[in-house]
Amino acid sequence: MITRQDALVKIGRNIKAAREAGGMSQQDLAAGCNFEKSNMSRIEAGRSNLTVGTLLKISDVLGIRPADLLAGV
Amino acid sequence: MITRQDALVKIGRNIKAAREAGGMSQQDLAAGCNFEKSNMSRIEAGRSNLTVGTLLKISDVLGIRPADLLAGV
DNA sequence: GCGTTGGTTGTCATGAATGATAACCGAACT
DNA sequence: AGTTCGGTTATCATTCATGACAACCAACGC
Repeated sequence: MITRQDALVKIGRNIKAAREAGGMSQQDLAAGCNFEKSNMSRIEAGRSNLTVGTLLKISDVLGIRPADLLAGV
Repeated sequence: MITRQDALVKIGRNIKAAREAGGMSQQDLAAGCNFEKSNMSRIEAGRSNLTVGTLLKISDVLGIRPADLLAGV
């Protein structure tokens, strides 16, 4: 059974992949979500147990479905 | 664009549907997640902006993928 | 040299999720 | 009458995500 840590790291990787596919920087993505790039860095590193609300903001700016960020989890 | 509220309500409905499909009570599901039925009631009602960690606990006990709980969101 | 860009890390305050307890409701059943 | 069951709601304390600020690093261009 997958641990929470591993799941958060995978989600972070999914975010990073989608972000780079869109040619955005962490700065850009964070700004679109209305928070700082420092927090986005932590999220992508899997060091933040983010809420569904935050997940929605991110998927919204990335233009993908929230469920896509949970791919492989 | 879907609001956070609507998304949380949908997730709550997804949890409820999967729970009832498995013949569990809120009590059962909550106990499997190591918290109280009162909290599960709030989650299913969409009145809690739950974290990914909590989402994982629930999907684990339900025996489904976390992404399934975000269906339609 | 200097400045900029993309990203990381540390720290902080505030708000909110979590976890627990209790009271309550309706329905079913004895 | 009581009591058990599934669920809701209110309230509380503790923990933690969020959001913001600053400092830092490497790589790049001027």
